[in-house]
Amino acid sequence: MGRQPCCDKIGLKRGPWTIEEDHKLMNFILNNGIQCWRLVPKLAGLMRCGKSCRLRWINYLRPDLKRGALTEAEEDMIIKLHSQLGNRWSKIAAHFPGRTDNEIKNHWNTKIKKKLKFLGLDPLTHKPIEQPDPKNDDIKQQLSSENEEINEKGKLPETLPTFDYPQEQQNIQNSTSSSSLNEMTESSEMGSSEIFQNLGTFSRDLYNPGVEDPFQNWIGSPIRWDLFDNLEDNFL
DNA sequence: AATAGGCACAACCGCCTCACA
DNA sequence: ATGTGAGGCGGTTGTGCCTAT
Repeated sequence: MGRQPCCDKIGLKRGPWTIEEDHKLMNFILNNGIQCWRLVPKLAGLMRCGKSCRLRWINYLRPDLKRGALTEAEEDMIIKLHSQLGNRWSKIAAHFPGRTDNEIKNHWNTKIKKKLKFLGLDPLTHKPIEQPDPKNDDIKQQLSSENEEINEKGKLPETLPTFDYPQEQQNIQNSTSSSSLNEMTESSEMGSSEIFQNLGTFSRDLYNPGVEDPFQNWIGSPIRWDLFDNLEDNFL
């Protein structure tokens, strides 16, 4: 009756994967393919649970993964898809061959979310955060102090806090009625992705000015990428 | 040079769905 | 029809790196 449990969690290793573990998992999958994740760690000689192996393969070892930072076009697409799909990261990731749901989720939580908030947009609804609502005072205050901080560092133009919204968005910003605000927002075709397109490169790297491409860090990682060179051939 | 704080991302946890016995 | 496990998914956390002080 039923099936055996995925793992008993006794004596299983946790935490970051070592290069040796990566090699074991990779070699096993290359030679045997993936039939049952539960059996993978046992057969590959790993003290990990099947779930952990699956995650490691999908998010890090898969040969078809696209390495490096997300491009501007990808970021815009993520915003657009998120406005349609919500937090369905796997669905969103399906539109980006070589990208993982985890990667996109992390990018959203660390970069895009902040940008939307900075623009006065709710990351959940992609609609403007209601201005007169006292509940948002702490958020506004936080955003305001962030703006001041950025300006103090001299990395942004003085006009930054008053973003030049398209006319429809300006009307929304100027409205003091929350109901009319909602009406206008709902009737507007303008979503956060469009706003970003109008933004051009202005907000790009707003929170990362001058930061070098994270891909550089990847290159410097201890993983021997040359081991991946023949992976595709092995799959054929 | 030391250290505190922030950030990015890998990995884990818990829940859900679906397939199987 | 029902119980159970595998796989998948999204939320959250832990940790290492970087930067500022």
